[in-house]
Amino acid sequence: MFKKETEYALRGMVYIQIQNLKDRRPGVAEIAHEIEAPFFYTAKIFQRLAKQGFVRSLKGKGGGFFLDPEKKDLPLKEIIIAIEGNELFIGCGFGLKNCDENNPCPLHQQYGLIRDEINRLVSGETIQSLALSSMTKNVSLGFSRENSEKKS
Amino acid sequence: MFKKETEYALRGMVYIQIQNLKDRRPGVAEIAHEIEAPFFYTAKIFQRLAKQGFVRSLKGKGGGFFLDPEKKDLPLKEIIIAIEGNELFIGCGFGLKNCDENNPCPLHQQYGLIRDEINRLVSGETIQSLALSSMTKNVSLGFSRENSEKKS
DNA sequence: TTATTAAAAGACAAAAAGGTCTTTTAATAT
DNA sequence: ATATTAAAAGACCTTTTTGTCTTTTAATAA
Repeated sequence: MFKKETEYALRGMVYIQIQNLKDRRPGVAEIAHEIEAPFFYTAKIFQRLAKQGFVRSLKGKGGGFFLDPEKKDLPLKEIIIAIEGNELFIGCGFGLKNCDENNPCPLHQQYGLIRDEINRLVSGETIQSLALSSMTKNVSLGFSRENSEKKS
Repeated sequence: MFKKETEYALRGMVYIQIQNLKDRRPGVAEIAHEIEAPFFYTAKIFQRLAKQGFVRSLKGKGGGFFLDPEKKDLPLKEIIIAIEGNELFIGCGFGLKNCDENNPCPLHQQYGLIRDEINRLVSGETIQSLALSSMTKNVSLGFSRENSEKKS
């Protein structure tokens, strides 16, 4: 469904926000390890997210990433669009440029329902909402709980 | 959502079946033109589909593609899986390997609903069902109706 | 049987996605 | 000040996806 980059970005941002809520600022090494993503690739992705203003960072000792308080309640959709564009949210299931009510592809109606559901989900959830529900629900962002317990 | 290759394959197969229902066997040139896909790429894709048995073909004069009568009622899902695997149908929204009820990602429940909808759609429709509904509904597989009318 | 038509086969290439690594910059602690 | 820490910048590489093209094979029509 999403690109790997999007998956890593969302997992990482939720992890950052969970840690921020515990007054911690994780660095790339910690984030990459926790979400099971390649270190250098994670670094690059969060560098981009920082440049776009979705996350903030501090260099040097005690540095790391944290969410701009203004950005933590943005719908996931905003982040996803910034990374991979909005094709998933507006596009045709058959990949047609001019697919609409007047000129539908064979899947138009039914695919529309799915697209609506996707839009509803990513518009209704935010990094903050996922971080909060994750903290009460013991949720996984990388290793399975069994694995992360073994590794910790 | 789907890869370009999948989109071209589905559009092309629906077009082929519509033509088959009119006792025609379109060739690559016609298919590629009608679904607005690159000629050589379309050729390669249908070559693969023929090798996998999803379509059949005849060489030489009067040749072209047609659907194996046994295959025209296969769910779209089978074709999609043959082209791009089943990650979309079984995978986690956050891209986790071990995401399940016992070890959910933060989006597990809600993404599950979307994945179920996708599965329902591609399991319930077939090339034949789309071809039949397309013929009564004046549906588009490439150019918008305006464009294809201009071009014809 | 020869010319023509059209798919099959497969080499090649461009672009996008995914990933790695080194060097530079900035912050902090000593 | 300087040593240390950690992100920023950016070069580089690999794989996958998308797309192009030439040559070969097979079918049909004349």
